Amino acid sequence: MYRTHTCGKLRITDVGSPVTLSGWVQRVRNLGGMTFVDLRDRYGITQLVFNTENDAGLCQEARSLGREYVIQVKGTVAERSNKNSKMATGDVEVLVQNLVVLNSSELPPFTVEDDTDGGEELRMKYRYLDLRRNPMRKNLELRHKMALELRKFMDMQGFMEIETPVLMKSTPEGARDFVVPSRMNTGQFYALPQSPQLFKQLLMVAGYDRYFQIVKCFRDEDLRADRQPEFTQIDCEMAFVEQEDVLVTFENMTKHLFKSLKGVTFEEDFPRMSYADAITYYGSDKPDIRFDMRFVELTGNTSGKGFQVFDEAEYVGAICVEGCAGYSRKELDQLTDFVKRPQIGAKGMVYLKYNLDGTFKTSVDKFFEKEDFETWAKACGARPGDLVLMLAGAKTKTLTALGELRLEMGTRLGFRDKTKFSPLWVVDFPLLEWDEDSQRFYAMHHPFTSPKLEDVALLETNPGEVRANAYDLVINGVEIGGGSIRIHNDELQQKMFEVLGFTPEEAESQFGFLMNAFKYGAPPHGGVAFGFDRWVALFAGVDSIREVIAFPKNNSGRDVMNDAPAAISPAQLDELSLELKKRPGK
RNA sequence: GGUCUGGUAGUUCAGUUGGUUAGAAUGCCGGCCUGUCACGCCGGAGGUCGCGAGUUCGAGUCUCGUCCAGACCGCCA
Repeated sequence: MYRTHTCGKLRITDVGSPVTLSGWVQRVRNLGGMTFVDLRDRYGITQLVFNTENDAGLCQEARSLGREYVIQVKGTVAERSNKNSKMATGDVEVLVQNLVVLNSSELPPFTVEDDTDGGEELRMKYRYLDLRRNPMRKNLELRHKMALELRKFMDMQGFMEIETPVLMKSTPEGARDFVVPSRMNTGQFYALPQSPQLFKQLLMVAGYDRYFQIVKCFRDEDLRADRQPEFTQIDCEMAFVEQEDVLVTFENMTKHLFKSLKGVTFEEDFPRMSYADAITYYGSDKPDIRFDMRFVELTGNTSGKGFQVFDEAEYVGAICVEGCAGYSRKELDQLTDFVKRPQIGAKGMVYLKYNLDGTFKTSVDKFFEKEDFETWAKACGARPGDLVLMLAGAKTKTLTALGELRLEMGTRLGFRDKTKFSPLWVVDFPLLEWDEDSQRFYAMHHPFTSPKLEDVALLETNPGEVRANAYDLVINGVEIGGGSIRIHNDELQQKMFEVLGFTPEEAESQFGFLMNAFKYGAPPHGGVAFGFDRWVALFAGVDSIREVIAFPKNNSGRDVMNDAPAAISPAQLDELSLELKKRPGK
């Protein structure tokens, strides 16, 4: 038997018991006459004691142990004379009588400690060592428990988890597909699913009116801190529901996860905000409402005074930053630089300091009068001591830039507290999005999203104005999930394809199987999908989803541990009847 | 595809207007130490300054290219 207890188990009540422990050597402290060894496994750390008075030879052996050696010890639990209140096992130690080195270890390239000295790259290359660290272990435990609580809740609500294929058919809409060549069907390819969207709708047709799945999805697009090429979704669909039913069901699910994993309860319903309002007041379809700082439009109050930037602007907007009138020139310059970064792209920033003595200091003093400043301040609800920041320009771009500035100010002022959670439903998304490059509409969500009944007529006249029965769950400015009520009517679906510029033949070849299924009694249905990795990251309080994925890909989509992706052999290519245009460089 | 940041000891980093033998901390190795728990003290080893060109009497430092890593934009729910 390798162990009678784990390394996190022993307590003062075990004193006197003979025990066997196995684990990794965290650290050896050699004090000359005696040697302490911290023995670690995923349950905790237990201190081992070796004493020359008891067994000089054994003590000598203990001194030669290196970091991360795997050892097994037999000994007796004893009460410590110096207790360590910082450790769960800190009241006891094991007096070792027998030591076996199960495996030695090379010196690890970084310290396997909570506060590791390892950089990102090394941690990824030696991920199995990184995963030994408590922070990573806790993240994966959280992930496991979230999945468990989720399944418990969904089961209680009558949802069935059903697996859908990973090898499926490529579809042109949405993200780029990962494709898999088929050996048996020469020249043909499977695609990995971007989501099980079509299958879950088919399950609705099949009568499985409450489906969910914790499922891997794949998108061949560039990565971000919150985007991996393969990621996990909580995919859900319900039949015989309206938008309200879906929102209520998954708000309850969200509350259950918050309560069971974070101990957070929400007394009130989650607030809801239309997409239009989100853009107007926060410049984003995923506003962080942990703090307010809404936009105020000043377009009508800023022109005609000879300040060209404002005169020519389609939109002039402001945020009021409370208590920041004392900002220095340097701080304001920093903010100006921030909004002028190419990623944000504002041309400049105008500030208005509403000083405590009631006077104004602005960057446009020579163009405007005190009365103008008073008007602006009043519109923004600014009081003495506040700072008003203004951006101007093309409407869409300026709103986005002002949204970034708002988030930056929220961060600077400490409003974006990771321990505070502000969920929000964003509703009434537009159905379609105009794409300048290809001069056509794209489905904002996907082509099966239903338009609002009252907007259907607009499909003919003004498709861009049509609102969808689509919704997102946003928490702390992170898009946690989104979904829609689907089209279940063949005629409306055809209309939708038409608006999207599909010929009937294209629609038939891409989605014919779904259209066909809809002819056999498709119930009204809708659903939602949540980004599981993002959600775990949010709960774990980490900024990158890599921290909650055991073996993630790096910035360039590579697994730096096993060096995937890699070239395949000519024989493999041959079997697939594939020929490369050019050989990879390495 | 683009913008930005970084690459120096095993690791995390510092390195001044370009100037002698490139430093610190930590880790590692050796010695001492019987109550440590980030043990302590003494000593030691450890460097192709990512790679390649260029400028220069002289490059870790400046220029160009390239590779790698990270953040973001485009892209992507």
